[in-house]
Amino acid sequence: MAKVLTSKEENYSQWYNDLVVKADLAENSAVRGCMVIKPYGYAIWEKMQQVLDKMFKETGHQNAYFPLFIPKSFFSKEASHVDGFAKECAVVTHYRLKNSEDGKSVIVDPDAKLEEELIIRPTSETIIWNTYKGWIQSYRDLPLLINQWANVVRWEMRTRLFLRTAEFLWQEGHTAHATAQEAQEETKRMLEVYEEFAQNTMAVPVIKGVKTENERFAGAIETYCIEALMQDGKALQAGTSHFLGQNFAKAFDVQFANKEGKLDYVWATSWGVSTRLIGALIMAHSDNDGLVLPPKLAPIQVVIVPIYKSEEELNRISTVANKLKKELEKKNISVKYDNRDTQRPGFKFAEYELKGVPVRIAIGARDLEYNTVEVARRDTKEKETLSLVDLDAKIEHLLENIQNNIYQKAVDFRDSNITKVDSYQEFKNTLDNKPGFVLAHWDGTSETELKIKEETKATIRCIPLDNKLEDGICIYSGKPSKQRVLFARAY
RNA sequence: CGGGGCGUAGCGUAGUCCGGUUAUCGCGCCUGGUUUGGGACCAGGAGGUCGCAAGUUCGAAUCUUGCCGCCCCGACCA
Repeated sequence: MAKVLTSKEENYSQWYNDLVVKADLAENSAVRGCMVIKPYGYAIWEKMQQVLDKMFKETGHQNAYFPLFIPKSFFSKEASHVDGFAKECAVVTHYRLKNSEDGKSVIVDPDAKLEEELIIRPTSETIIWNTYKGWIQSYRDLPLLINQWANVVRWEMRTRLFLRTAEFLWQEGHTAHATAQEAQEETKRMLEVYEEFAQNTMAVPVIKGVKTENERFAGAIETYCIEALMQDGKALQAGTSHFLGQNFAKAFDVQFANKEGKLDYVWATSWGVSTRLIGALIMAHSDNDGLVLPPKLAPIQVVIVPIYKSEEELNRISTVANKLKKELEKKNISVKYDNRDTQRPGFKFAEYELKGVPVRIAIGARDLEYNTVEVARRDTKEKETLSLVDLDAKIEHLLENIQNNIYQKAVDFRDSNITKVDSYQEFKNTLDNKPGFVLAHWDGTSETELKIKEETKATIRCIPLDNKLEDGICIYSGKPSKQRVLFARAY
């Protein structure tokens, strides 16, 4: 078989880059750091959106849309928020172009300078809280549960398709509540939505946790996250949910009259996941033959490939294939019948493996004779010949089976790559020899965390929420610790 | 943004050190035919501002300068 991808073992990051391009998910664009998401990659994002959007609606949220541009002055209102984003903001300074003197090029018209520069949103807290001020007067206006699907821009120095690009697509939820407790519950609720989505839909197991002060969102009181483990042993933050306290309400003066008629600042949350999830999806499941997609996110769940020697034979196969396609579609399974005459079967097999289609059905002359088809599953590469009788039900079951198998495989991988260590030496050895999550005692100080990061490049991914308390001593400082935290090198 | 490497057809490349007719090869593409149960084969064909700009020279893919872009390594990050 002709090799199209660099193997994971040879060069993991090259494998990833090759895969994204060869599977036709995305490519680099003419704009530095920005990607073009191609139809096949975008179809995966659309599926993610559909599932998430339904979950948001089910938890009481509504979609809305806020501007791409944010007046510069808004940023300075919340001090730690500016600090967090100032270094990576794109700024609009002018609103007009004109022809250059020699007529050969177009230049920015110096007479069209904006009085106040506009920042292209790196996130929307400021414009949204500025808006919420006008929407909230009374406890009767609360809670306010809004989500928006949007693009954001963070001027990244080093970019990688899906994992880190200057512009990316995401959703950001922004909610306002009457009490701290309610906002905290919202923060946790959405974290659970993300967890459920990652595990049930993406088949990616995640660990829920709280971020340390260093890793916290700029402007948040508390940042919760879901952390996933990639096949190379590096961690990837797959989603975050923030309890913002009254920080933004105070910065934008959003007060409400409570039941007692007293004015109080509202309590806020924000939460988001991005197209980075596609990167997580790729790195969690795929192999050296290409993408492995969980059926729930696969744009094409089943592909049917005819194998024929004459046009007459193709016609007979097509009759069977089209009938099967209809039956499967009745069960809400997305099917592609690839009857292109320009490609040979072997080529198509390889192509759909590269693109991660979960199930492939091949139908040839032999099958016509015996009323069978050859069914191949992408996750295990197993092939079997099945009767056409009740095939639609069997395929439906197979897709569920694949979804579960992919998830279980990822869980096993994750679980076997969490290592408990009790000394700094052991910690460093583990990072170098058995990459993955490392559970270790930490004294709770930023100072220790930063030292460890500096020396090992590992960061505290989170303090797991379901952590059991356990007395121990910090692997770095030797000071007492009440619980282990989750370390890893991360994307 | 600092250090290193690289830009030659849609993709991957040879040629660059040491300047010299018509820029190499493979994949892909087009046409015709034979094929079709794991990335087919034969024959013919099309496709190039050698990243951009300026300079040196009788002559530049090749030398010089500037710029742009990409990749890798660091600092920063979802």
